[in-house]
Amino acid sequence: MEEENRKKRILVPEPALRRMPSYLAYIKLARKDGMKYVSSTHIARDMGVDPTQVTKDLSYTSIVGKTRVGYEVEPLIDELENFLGFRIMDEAYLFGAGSLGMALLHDHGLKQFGLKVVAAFDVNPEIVGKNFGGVPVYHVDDFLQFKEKGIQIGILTVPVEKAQEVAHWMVKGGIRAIWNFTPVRIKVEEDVIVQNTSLYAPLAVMFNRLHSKE
Amino acid sequence: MEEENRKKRILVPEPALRRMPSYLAYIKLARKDGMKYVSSTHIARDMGVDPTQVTKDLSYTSIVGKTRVGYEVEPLIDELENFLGFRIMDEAYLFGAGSLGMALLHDHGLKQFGLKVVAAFDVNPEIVGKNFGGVPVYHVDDFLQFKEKGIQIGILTVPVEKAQEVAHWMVKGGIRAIWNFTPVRIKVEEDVIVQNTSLYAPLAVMFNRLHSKE
DNA sequence: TTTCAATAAGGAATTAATTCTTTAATGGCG
DNA sequence: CGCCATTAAAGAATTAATTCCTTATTGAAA
Repeated sequence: MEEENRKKRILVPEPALRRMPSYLAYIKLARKDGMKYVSSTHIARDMGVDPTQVTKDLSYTSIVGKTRVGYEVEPLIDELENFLGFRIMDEAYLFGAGSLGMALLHDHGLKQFGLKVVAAFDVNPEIVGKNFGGVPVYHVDDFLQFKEKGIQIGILTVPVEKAQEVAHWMVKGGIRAIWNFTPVRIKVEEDVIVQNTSLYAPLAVMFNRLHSKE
Repeated sequence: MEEENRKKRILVPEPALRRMPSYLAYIKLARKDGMKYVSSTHIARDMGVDPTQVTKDLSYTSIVGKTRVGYEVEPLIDELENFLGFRIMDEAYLFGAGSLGMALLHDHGLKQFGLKVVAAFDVNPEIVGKNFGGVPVYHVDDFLQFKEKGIQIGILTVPVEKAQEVAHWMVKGGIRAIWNFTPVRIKVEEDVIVQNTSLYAPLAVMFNRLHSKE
């Protein structure tokens, strides 16, 4: 019990979690090349990062490496995918089927990472009632009727001026985790998980680095 | 000269840069509501962040606030957009017109943030030679002929197993900044700017937070 | 069998980022 | 006119993240 509580409170650092999918991608490439073991040293050298960072990041999972050998590739992939939640398929609703939302609807990459969009909601009469990439689009006003389905994850891709309002209704309708693609920092109940992913934030960093070189 | 060098070396922290677009979004909404001034206190309260963090982040720009009043909305938007590089339109090439690449090709949001995709490169004979969203798709093998155009920014949306190789050719062809959407940490010359934006990394964080609540 | 080099892993030290504290300024109100 | 509340901004303290250091292990080579 004590132990559990501690685990709950001491979360895996977000930077570490964000790096793990890139390790996974690397290790899968190694598997393709027929490698049976990978060491943090090699991962780090090839990826241009610090080797102890790789070790530390992997130590948050239940993986144990072998001294002088490294990590066994197959179990490492299994454990990483399980740990990151890519193996269990979570279902999600998408809110706002504009250009970005539509792109996510058609992107089959999501399924490989454990997320399946089962329905979309929008207000545009031209798309409501239709199917896109096998996903039906309903009117936002009908969303609350879907509450019993028990879907926990919502993808927010509405225009900025609607973000806060829609987020509010998402939570009302039972959503417990919001993948927020708008640049708006939405305010929701404390126990709702919000993951902000502004597509354009990395652009700001890139421009700054590029321009500060002259 | 001394001064300039110091500015070059002491970079604006990446977390700060990544937050700025969200401030910009907030302030633009405030302008829509007819506000003439915004204070860090209000921004922070509405966005659920720390007020001194807002002040500190904004202090990296050349903006100065007024005591007891806050920041003037119009100049703040101007300065932020300039500072973040959203006002000057940079041109870019896109490498890999799969589902994600295609989505970026059709996304008109990019232009609002100062990035214009002027050509795409792929190997798929079904799309090479065609136009998508007004952007012509060429064969990757022809890319080196475009070197004289002087385009500095490349968007990398190829499959993981091609990422490193394509990145290498991008640099050969004059690309100085790579917006990398693959989970692969590509290795390039030190002076090439790489901005990693794996669409699925935030998913790992979201799943972890969601699952560690039970 | 012995030595050597490569490794994981834990903890210490360092560095980066965030939050807290203090100061000075100033518009609005009594 | 004088006080009060609100604010920006600079610097200090704290916290989080990364990198460095040490130890123990072990496969491979001598």
